[in-house]
Amino acid sequence: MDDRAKRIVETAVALAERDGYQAVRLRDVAATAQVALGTVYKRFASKEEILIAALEQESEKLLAKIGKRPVPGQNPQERVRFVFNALTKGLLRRPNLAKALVRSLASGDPNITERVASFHALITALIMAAIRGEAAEEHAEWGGDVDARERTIASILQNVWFSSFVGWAGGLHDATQVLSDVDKTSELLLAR
Amino acid sequence: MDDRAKRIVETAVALAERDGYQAVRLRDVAATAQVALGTVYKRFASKEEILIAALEQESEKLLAKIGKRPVPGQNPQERVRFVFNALTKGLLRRPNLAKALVRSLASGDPNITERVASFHALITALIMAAIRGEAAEEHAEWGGDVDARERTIASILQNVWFSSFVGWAGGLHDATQVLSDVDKTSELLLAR
DNA sequence: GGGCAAAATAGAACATGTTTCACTTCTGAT
DNA sequence: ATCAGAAGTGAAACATGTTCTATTTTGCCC
Repeated sequence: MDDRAKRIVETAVALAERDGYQAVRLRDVAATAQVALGTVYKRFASKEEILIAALEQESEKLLAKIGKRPVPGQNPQERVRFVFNALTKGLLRRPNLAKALVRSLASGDPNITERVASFHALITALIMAAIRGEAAEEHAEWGGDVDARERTIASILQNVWFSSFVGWAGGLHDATQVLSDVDKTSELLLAR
Repeated sequence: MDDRAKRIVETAVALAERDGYQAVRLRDVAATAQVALGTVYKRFASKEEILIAALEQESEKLLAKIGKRPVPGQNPQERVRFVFNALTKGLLRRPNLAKALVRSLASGDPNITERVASFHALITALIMAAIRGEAAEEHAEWGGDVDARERTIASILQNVWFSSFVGWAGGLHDATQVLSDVDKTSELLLAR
């Protein structure tokens, strides 16, 4: 990503953080990033793509923060709770940005499918690392040969988290509910 | 819903069915429904609200179709599979409409929160009825006193289904994956 | 330094959701 | 039957995502 692209994404993040999805007006983004509107569209095919790029950037920060060392906790449940807690609290620190990113994730835009998939893969890797008590960064590297049951459980947990997070973003419930949904799920799936 | 409102929703459904969310152009909706654009906005605050009204209408049809008699199946797993199968196949019959509705459901628009919540409540009621082997219509009536564990399981199943369905709508995977995700989940949660 | 292709720019133009307005039609109470 | 207000209408206006164009700037080769 070149310099202009970085400025565009950073500006979009700043605007989303302050006032949410609808405040990411591309004319404003361009002006604030000191770039012409045409340049924005040279780098990104749409507003959604800018926000997905922002999501990737934030994901990298997340992985850098909690992916380096083994997930702390005495057992899978505790470790899973730790990961979802970090993820959710991290997003909640900037709720407007989080809602904007969720909206892009759930938009169904076919042009961003691959990047949505890699976000999902990242979260799955984090959860599997948590279940096993390993560091996620290593984990992200093996492609193959992982326990099918663990993968299924990780995928369920991710789906529950995502769906509940979408519910939070839509005002259906508060953030504690998101964590409690995931907790109850891992209680049922991981209890020894 | 008065006559004009019905025509508007029906038109929106027809357009979404044919060519998806973006084809639901409100000028076209108004023209096709033989109504002025101002009338559309008198009934519905936004495009999202029209689509959510369509979702409600479709939900009612669903409840009418599978809610009257006890869910068939020998055990909770089979019955849950039956309900999700009916729901998913029903939606897949008109994939463009389904994607458009999902998009509205996941849009996070605060003005439709309550209707999104009642859709979720409906699905939860269907699943709980399936777990217990009852007819959903009766079930939808008791407000209180339901088994907490069953409610938790129903909520997990719904979250998994919704999230996976969003994944399908975004092109992440095909529809069989949606059913398989739900199946695996109910296998883990409901196996005797 | 001069010339050239690629990139960037400013700004217009277009599409569509949303709002507003001035006017007409309908409806229900009297 | 009349009339006041509600509802509907057609059209314009506005906001913002997206596209297009003509011009300028930049980076680079000779």
